[in-house]
Amino acid sequence: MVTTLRDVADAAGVSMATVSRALAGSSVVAAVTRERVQRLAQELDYQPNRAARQLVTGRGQAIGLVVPDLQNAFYASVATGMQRRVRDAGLNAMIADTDEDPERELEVLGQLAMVCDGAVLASSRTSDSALAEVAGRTRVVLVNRVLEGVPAVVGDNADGITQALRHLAALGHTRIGYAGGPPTSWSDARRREGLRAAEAAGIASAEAVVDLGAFRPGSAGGIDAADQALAARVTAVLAFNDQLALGILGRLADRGVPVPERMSVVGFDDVPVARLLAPPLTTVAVPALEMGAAAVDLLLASAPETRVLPVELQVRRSTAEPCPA
Amino acid sequence: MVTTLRDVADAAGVSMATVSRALAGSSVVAAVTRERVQRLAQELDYQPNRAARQLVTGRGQAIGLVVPDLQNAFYASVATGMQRRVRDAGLNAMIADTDEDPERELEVLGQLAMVCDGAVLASSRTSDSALAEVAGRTRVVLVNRVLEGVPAVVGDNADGITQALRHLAALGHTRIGYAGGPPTSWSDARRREGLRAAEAAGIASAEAVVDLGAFRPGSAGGIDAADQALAARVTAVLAFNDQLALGILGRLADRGVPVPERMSVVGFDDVPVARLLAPPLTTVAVPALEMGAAAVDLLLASAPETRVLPVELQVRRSTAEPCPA
DNA sequence: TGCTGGGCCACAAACGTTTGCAAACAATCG
DNA sequence: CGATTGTTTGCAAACGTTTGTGGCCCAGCA
Repeated sequence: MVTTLRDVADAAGVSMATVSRALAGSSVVAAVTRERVQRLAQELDYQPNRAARQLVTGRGQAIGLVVPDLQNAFYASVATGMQRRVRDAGLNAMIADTDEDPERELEVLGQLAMVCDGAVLASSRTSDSALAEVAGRTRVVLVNRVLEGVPAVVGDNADGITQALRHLAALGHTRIGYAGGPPTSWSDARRREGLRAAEAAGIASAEAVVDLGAFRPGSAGGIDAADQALAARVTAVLAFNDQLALGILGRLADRGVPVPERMSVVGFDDVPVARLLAPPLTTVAVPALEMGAAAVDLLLASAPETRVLPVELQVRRSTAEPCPA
Repeated sequence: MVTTLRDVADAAGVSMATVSRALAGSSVVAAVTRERVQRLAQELDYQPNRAARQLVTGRGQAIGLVVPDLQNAFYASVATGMQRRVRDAGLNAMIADTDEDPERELEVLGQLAMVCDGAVLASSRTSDSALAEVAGRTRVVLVNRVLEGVPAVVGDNADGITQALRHLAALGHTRIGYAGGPPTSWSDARRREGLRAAEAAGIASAEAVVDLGAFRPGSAGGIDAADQALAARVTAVLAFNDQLALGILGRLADRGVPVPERMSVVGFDDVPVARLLAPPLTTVAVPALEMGAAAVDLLLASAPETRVLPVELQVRRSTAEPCPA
């Protein structure tokens, strides 16, 4: 059987209370006893039963992560960053995937909440009200979304858009398509705002950016997006995220449209494969690993702060001057 | 506060024992009582405390997954497949990433084991003996590795290699490089065996395949692999996995080597991006989602079976006849 | 009426911790 | 030497469930 606190206590000839305190490093127990107990615990390979501990303390020694789709490398990175930090804190990470289904979001969050001390919710798609409600019940930090009173870590969406637009404008593009993400995506809304702000600031000439619509997440949406871009006769397309950009690139290649000669493409996120594509994708780098780690920090510190991380355009070879034709 | 079993019991005017049994659907409690209790539990929004339940039953209502690297889309897919099945079973999934560190593997597994009813271990890198030891202590199913007495689900590595080699040979390649994965990888060992078996079976002419070496996981290893392939003057390279193939493709593009004209590349796994690359990658499709799901099935059924899933070469455009030059 | 037996339910123990409180002991001081 | 303080330890309750065991009640039968 597995060794329990009682076993260690018996072996050490002290009470379970003393063992508990000794292992917690409490200074109230004599140093000599503490060390003896710790050594014994080591020898017996004692592992505290987390269920029992959680039952009495209420803390679960684990924190959860909810992402819409692990297949999206961006979320995989957030997960990795989060998980590293969680491990460093001596806790466990529970990762759940909602399959892009907003319904499931609250459901899995509820499941996790019972086992976890807190959860980080990435790219939440549920309504503000529902979100506020669960945030009131369980400790939550948001990634890629802000909501009054809930800690969050986000990338600087507007700045990313500005950088991308400035780059495209500098190349001479005057008709730029924006391929949007899910309508309920907070990030998408922010990026659209950034688009309008950039236009207003004169970064791109007025009327320069055309809305290509909202596309399904996953690279499949890229097929539609690419077709829309072609139909709209834009010379550049700015994609909601890299996954979509990937799909666009693929579709463009299928239709024989050379990138960047006849169409410039810029993504958002800078997932690891972006630089391995042909052509390597120009994209706005979002520090996904840092975001995951920062979210954990906020959760552990219970700081109701919203931290915005800088993003930076990576100019690669999927963008060029528009073809004069 | 959160409603507990006692609250429901008080509300229903019965004992906690009856409530517990009623909610479990036990036929020993009268139908009318059972329904009343269930209705009341619903109204009070009763959620059983999993920690308490686990403490007494020993079962944790969760199953774990250990992967070397979530950033590798293959593992992300395994995770997704696993997670879906776990959710369908009404359980939670805990996913842990070892960062490719074999040391951490047992460590995180130990952590998970305390909270989970079982774990699926993907691409385990630890020694047979250590693995057998933990398998004896906690319920484990392996993915991409087989070990006597431990249930497992694997892809048909040898067949995949055979298909790839046959394809390359049919195209006329007579000098094919194999870019290997981590030396402790069970899959890599199996694929190398497949290579030798295929040679022996005369699928590729003898001496046709040259060992390019073992490369670091992650696409960074692809740089070395591509350089080795070029140095070895092979006309085609078969990569341990798609991640490596991606890196190879990237490096080849950087060095101005056209694919597939001067170098054919074939991967293994068929990660989602493979078909979006330029050129789309010829690769051996491994049913990662199914593998994740199957692993959960095996775990839940506690069937000591080892299930081998078929793989299938996807011929795309990264392979062609060797350049006559 | 008295017994038996089945149907339904309650009692209470157990799971492995943490932690408030009190006890034991030693040391210091008056 | 007694009282007081301070240090170290043990006792026991509590966390919220599940489940074995036993009790109660009522129906049916002799």
